[in-house]
Amino acid sequence: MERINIKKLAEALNLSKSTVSRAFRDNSDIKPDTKEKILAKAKELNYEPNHYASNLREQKSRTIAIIVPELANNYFSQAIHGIERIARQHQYHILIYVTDDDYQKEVDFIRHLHNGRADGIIMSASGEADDHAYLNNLGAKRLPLVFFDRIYEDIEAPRVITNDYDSSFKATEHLIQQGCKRICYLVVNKNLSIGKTRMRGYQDALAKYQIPFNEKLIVDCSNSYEENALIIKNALQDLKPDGVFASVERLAFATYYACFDLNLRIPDDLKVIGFSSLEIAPLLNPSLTTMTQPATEIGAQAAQLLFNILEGQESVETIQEVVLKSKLYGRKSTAK
Amino acid sequence: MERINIKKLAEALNLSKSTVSRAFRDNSDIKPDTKEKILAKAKELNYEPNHYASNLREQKSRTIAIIVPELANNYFSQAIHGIERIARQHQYHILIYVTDDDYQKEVDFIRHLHNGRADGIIMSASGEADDHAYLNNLGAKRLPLVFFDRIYEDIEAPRVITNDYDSSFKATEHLIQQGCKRICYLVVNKNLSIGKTRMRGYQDALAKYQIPFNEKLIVDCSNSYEENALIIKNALQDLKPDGVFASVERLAFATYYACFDLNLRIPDDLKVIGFSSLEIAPLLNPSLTTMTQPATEIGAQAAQLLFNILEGQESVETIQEVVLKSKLYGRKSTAK
DNA sequence: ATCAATTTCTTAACCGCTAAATTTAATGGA
DNA sequence: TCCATTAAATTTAGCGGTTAAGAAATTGAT
Repeated sequence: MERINIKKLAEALNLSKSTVSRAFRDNSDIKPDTKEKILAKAKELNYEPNHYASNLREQKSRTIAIIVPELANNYFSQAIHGIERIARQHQYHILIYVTDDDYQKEVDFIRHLHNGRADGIIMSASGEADDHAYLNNLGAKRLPLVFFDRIYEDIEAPRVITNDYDSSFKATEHLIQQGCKRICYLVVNKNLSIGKTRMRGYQDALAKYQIPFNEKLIVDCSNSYEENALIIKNALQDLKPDGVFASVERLAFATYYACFDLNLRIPDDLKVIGFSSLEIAPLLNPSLTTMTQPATEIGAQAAQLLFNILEGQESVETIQEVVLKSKLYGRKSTAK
Repeated sequence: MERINIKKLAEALNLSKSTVSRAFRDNSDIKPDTKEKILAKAKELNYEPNHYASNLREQKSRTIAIIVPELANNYFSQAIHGIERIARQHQYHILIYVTDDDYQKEVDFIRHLHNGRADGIIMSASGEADDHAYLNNLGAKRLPLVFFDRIYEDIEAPRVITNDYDSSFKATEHLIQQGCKRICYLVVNKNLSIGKTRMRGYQDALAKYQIPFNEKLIVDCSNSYEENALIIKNALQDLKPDGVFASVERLAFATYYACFDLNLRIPDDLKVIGFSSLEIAPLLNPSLTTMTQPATEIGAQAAQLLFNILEGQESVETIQEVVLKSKLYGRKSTAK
């Protein structure tokens, strides 16, 4: 069976292509009568306008791209879920790109996306905090871009983040109030802006309570499960902390595993708090105290900002920053 | 700044469009010398061939669509991760569609996708087990489709599943061997093929141990957290089971919550096992015995099957069924 | 130097759809 | 009935690429 297209449909109806085209769009130059006939016949023949053809013609794709460092991850899958919801409302499609925390992949993806495939990009960055000339080099051609969670400070683009500084401050303060004096800060990459911001919160909270800052207690982890297990085990043994603040969810899990191995009791020997958006934190052993990020909402907001630009309600010049608050849920892992 | 296109690039180089086009494809009709010059200039001017134009011309999109019932879910995000890995190797892009378990949305998505936007579909079905004429109605035009996890028996398409029957049988047997006599089977939708298959395994295992099957112990749950909490609490109180077999991950979590509320001790008062792909099952309180599905691998395999078709290595006629085994991990939630 | 063979490039048609410009048909007032 | 208006349809020219067919340039054997 041959593929149906507008020409064939037009012939079947004894009409011209453009009349048929009008039936599928909000165009007044068509008799309601004929419009109905066309739509009926289209359904019968299973016709749908070819998106590539019309997008080529209209110069837009009704598609947004999402770039994330990883996918099999609570936070990002919830955020994507939020984006998806909003995109669906606007009848947009979403493309997913995963960088595996590889900056070069991110650069390639973005470069590639500037070929018409997408109208805009929502991204949580993979690169480190400094020089991202590649983005600005795209100049006026640059697609509308919205950051969420992991941002580049040097790029002018709307962004949706959590109150990372305050949250870290409070998380650290919480550990202190629960009696901790030697608090490890676990971070995946010290140079990511988000790691930096969160670390400042940690440091300032220590300062407030006159706890001297100890560089050694900053533990730089990796992206590999196995490596992290080792790194954290070593840290717990060598540094003998009485509290751990995990700047990302999976480092909290790794800490739990390490404690099992080392026979450390949480919260008696070690108290643990972590940024997280895990819904089953209360089910952990012991239940995990979390600084919970509104992941779905963050995604939804990011999408909203992008659509504000795409649908022209917002000047691209206005760089918005939306801050959604994380919330502390005290549970057993930090009990006194 | 104007958008660059092939024509402008050609003019800048004093060449024709077609020569420039050749530089970007594996075409011998071009002098290596000129090809280099063209690519250099292209990089300088930030030119990339417009995908919509070339896809329109070539009648393929190098894009696959993934349709899943939900996104913020361990299993599906891992599966998508697996698909993404393979798709990237083949230089394909992926579109994501979420049905929220709404069959009508699935129908709409699939219908819409038959307009050139995607070359193939990987889907975990949202509909129930019987009549899916809509798919066959697309006739020869139907895009290559591969199912994973939740399939439609009546649709001829390659599929990647786990050994659901055996796994359920073994999971149930495990509970029996650990001393359970009244085992609840929790299912989200009795009519989904996957729910049915898993239930047969449950029933047959009971039969093997001469435990009479009791219809009441089949507890049909919903998709809402709140409703499930209630349904399961009621079931635990009314039916007084000594074991629970959750056919999907989140029902195991719901059971944990219900037990907290009812002050039931796992595993002493109630043993729990669940299908799951949760990596932190050992961290739960108590650690959860799981029938673990190789979610990432399932996704990767599904993608592989699709590419076999798309890249013509496989006759579309050969309907393959790939079965990847789930594995039982005994943990404290089913300890004697 | 000549000409056939080969290499390299250009011309032109087309992919399927949209919209401006234009033609044809319908409507209504004098 | 005639003509000006308005409504509804068609013609045509792209959108930005690809490629078959043909033209021009290069190569090499005699």
